[in-house]
Amino acid sequence: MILQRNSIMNINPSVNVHPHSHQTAWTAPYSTCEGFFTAQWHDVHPQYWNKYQVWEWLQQFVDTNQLDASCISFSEFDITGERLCSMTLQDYTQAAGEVGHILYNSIQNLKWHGNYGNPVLQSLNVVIKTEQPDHSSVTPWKESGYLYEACYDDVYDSKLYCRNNLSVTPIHYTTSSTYPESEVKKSQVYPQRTGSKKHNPRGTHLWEFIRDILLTPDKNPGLIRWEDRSEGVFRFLKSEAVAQLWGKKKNNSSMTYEKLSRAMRYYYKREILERVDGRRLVYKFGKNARGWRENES
DNA sequence: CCTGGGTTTCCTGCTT
DNA sequence: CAAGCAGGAAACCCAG
Repeated sequence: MILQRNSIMNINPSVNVHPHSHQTAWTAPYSTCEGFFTAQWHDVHPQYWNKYQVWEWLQQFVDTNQLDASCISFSEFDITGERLCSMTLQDYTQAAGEVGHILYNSIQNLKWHGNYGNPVLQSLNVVIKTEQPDHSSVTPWKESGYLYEACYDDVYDSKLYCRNNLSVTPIHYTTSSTYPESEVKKSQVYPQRTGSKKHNPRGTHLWEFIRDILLTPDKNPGLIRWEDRSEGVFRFLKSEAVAQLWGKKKNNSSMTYEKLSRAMRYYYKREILERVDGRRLVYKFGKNARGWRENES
């Protein structure tokens, strides 16, 4: 059983690593989504990233550091890796404000010290850790009720960076919710933790993955669409394509919408999603989902 | 090694 | 009939 699973899930590295290879099983059915099914950004030198890999890297950066998606204008990074590598620090700060120089250092680190083919996303954090000024005088966000955090150590400074400049609105959970309770515990543990262990190494959670597709329309080739933006209602247009994209992210080629939707249904109980009765492929963000509102920052 | 969170996989039954 | 939806149950994976 395990062997079978592994044999299915492991994608041949020789297919993925080559920067110009698009001969994966993902390419053919969704040719309109060029770049969506190629090697992941951390497998390839940034110089050879396509636009999607640049987007992946950015998304990973935002997710890993739990930044608000509005911190960075994704449209400013609708570029290839070649262009990304040639951008100056000024270009980065122009495109991403205060976060720009962290991104710049991250990409410099990847350019010169990247470990391609290794899924460990160290460069995202190492640079941040070494490049930050002293924030000892700054009030930590955790004390202001900002509870939903998946990464608490290395990237702490970058979060401060973003939030100090964007005045993020904290979210407040009810005591009945089990999900935030665990996050509270993590927050309380944070001051004791100084190590470099990463939380959520598999990347974003499913709902965040969905949210980020919705938030980057220029990278969303008709996969999911807002039905009611202000209410957080959205609909899957290409359910199987989204499932495959999710599977791609999790290195699981057997992902289907049926399985993805089961995971989505688990979110109802945690109030990350709310049921939308009678409408197929339609979901609604719940009160424990954050980062999807237009003016949430 | 153990545990818990977050899925992933499979399944049965129901609905559109 | 096909495609989705609802959840239960169990397995899996991984960080702590």
